[in-house]
Amino acid sequence: MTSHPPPPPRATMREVASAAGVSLKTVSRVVNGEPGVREVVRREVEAVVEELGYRHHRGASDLRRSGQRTRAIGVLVQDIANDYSARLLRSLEDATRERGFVLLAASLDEDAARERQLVTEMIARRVDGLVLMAATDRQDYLAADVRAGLPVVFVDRVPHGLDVDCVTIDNAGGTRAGVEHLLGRGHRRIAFLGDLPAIPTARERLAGWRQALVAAGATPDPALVRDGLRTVDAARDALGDLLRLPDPPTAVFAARNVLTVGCLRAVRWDAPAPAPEVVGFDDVELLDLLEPRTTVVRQDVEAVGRAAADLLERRMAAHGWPARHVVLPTELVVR
Amino acid sequence: MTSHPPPPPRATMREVASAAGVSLKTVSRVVNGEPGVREVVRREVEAVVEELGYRHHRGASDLRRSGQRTRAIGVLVQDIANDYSARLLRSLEDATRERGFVLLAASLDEDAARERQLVTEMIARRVDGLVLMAATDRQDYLAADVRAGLPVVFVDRVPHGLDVDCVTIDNAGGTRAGVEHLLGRGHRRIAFLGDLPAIPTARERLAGWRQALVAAGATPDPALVRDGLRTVDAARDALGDLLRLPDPPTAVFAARNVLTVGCLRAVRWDAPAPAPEVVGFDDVELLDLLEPRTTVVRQDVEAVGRAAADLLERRMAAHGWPARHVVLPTELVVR
DNA sequence: TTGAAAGCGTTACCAG
DNA sequence: CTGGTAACGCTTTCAA
Repeated sequence: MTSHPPPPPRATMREVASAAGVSLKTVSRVVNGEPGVREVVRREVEAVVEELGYRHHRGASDLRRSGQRTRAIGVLVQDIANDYSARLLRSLEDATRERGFVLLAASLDEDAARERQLVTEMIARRVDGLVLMAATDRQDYLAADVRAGLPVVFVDRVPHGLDVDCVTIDNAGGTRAGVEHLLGRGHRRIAFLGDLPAIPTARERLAGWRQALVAAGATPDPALVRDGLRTVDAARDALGDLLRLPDPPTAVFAARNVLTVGCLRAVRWDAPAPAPEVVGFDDVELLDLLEPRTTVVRQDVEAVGRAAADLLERRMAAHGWPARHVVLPTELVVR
Repeated sequence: MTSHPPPPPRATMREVASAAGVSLKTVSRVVNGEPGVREVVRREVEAVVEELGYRHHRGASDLRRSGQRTRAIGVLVQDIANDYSARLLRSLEDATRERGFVLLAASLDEDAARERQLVTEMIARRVDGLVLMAATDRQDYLAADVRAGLPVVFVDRVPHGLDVDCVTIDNAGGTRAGVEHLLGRGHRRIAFLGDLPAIPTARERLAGWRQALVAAGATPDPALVRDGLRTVDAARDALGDLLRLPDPPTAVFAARNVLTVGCLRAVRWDAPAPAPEVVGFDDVELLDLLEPRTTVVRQDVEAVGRAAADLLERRMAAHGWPARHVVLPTELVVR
């Protein structure tokens, strides 16, 4: 393989200017659609732009422009490939597209070090705003940047040690509704499968499970709680274990989409005759077609994205107002 | 709501320099971890950096640095929220993360105008490379930029009017395998549900359906082909229609994940007693738990992403070698 | 309507 | 080891 010589560098405004026989500033005017250029000149410049393949350089433009807006938003989610994160990303895209924003997206995988590294990266790139599904316990490391005017919105999880806007859902309430549904169907031994206890959302859902049981006069049995579950297989194994207990649960609450799928796999492949009833947090594609029917606590992901975009844009427009915490309701979808 | 005064602008290297009593260049050295700075001075500068909340400005740095690398990759997919696009994005992220790349992601929604607008946007931001799931018929509009050295890799679809690298899968072959599976089970009237015929991938899958039928001595009936289907509901309606034909199909090949879901909904809710058998292109979560079992043609999305990242990085490293077309195999998952 | 010069925040180059 | 000066590609400012 012969390594060819590198292609010539891109044409700059200066080159377009000299080729068109006008000044740099005139090219800038044409390229930016500013007034004050005769039609003949404009045409000529446009022709040279085309001929030389000139492309506007946003980086240089942003640098010089006052205000220093990059029209880029950093979005750090748990895992881009996960349905929840992907839909959130999409709704943020839709909500910001018209104003010309571009999304810098990355996955954190619940890794605190990775969060700090990527936040630094985003700030170095001077994003106009940051949407964060935090993987860290505390986010005081961001305080100076927030004070310096960086618009930050937390999604899915509340901030700790940091006073910024956030959009969450009613995790405890949603979970209570799900567990109450099971209680109403006569279950008393209801297991709970959860994500890492370090995640506030996971803790809130566990609390909801406990609250519902206590309110119903049932005893939350610690032996029926399995947390720290990250994957479909981990959930499947955990439920399998629970079903082998001497006094196994008759129902399970799965606190996340991935865990619900794991439970259903366990029920299908590993469960003894009277399969436990499953209720999950977050709806999953095709779940409504599956037998036995699985009730879920559904959240409006698109609404979360819209609210986050809205808060972000308000922050970008005006700085200094108190942090707002938006909590969106959940909906029990009984099947 | 009182609009507070804007926060003071971020500290620059110059300010750090004067506060630390050193030159601009020394701060630059410290910030970039370059050698040639006494330990005492380095410590002092680092302290001032911390105190003033200085943050490196990549935009300015990239502008001045030779090579003009932004370490950003533009990824334009069909729909970030779709499982296929989301997983592709994630595998590109994993494959490029170590080298410090960041992903600029956007959805095209099969909209040609949107593709051209976003490509312009990405070039203006001087991405180091572009991954494109094209929505346009032809991409000659990119020729000048490719000649100018922009690394571009097409994924899922081959380029037209443009000689660039691409990663696709064996769409016709995969579809043939799926249809042959149905033929082997005794079906002769096999319907085809496809996406927009403007999408090369969709056309190749349709061709595969035809090839398999012809090879088996069956007649591809145009009345059993429904294309231009974009959504779950469109697929559901289309299959519903087909089943109301005087001589309805006994099986369906659904050429995309979304369409498979639509077919399964139709089968579950709208189909008469002997439900048609469904085979789909692309696997879907939970599909393996659904009754009746649905066979699928599976592709390795992660491998597509890895191959695309690999081609992109080769292009970035050395320019001028002939375009390479990688075609990955599919796998029939019989259920 | 047009253009020359300065400067955005940084790094390259070369002198001390 | 350290620092001045120029320059990256562009927009702003102001003068012509």
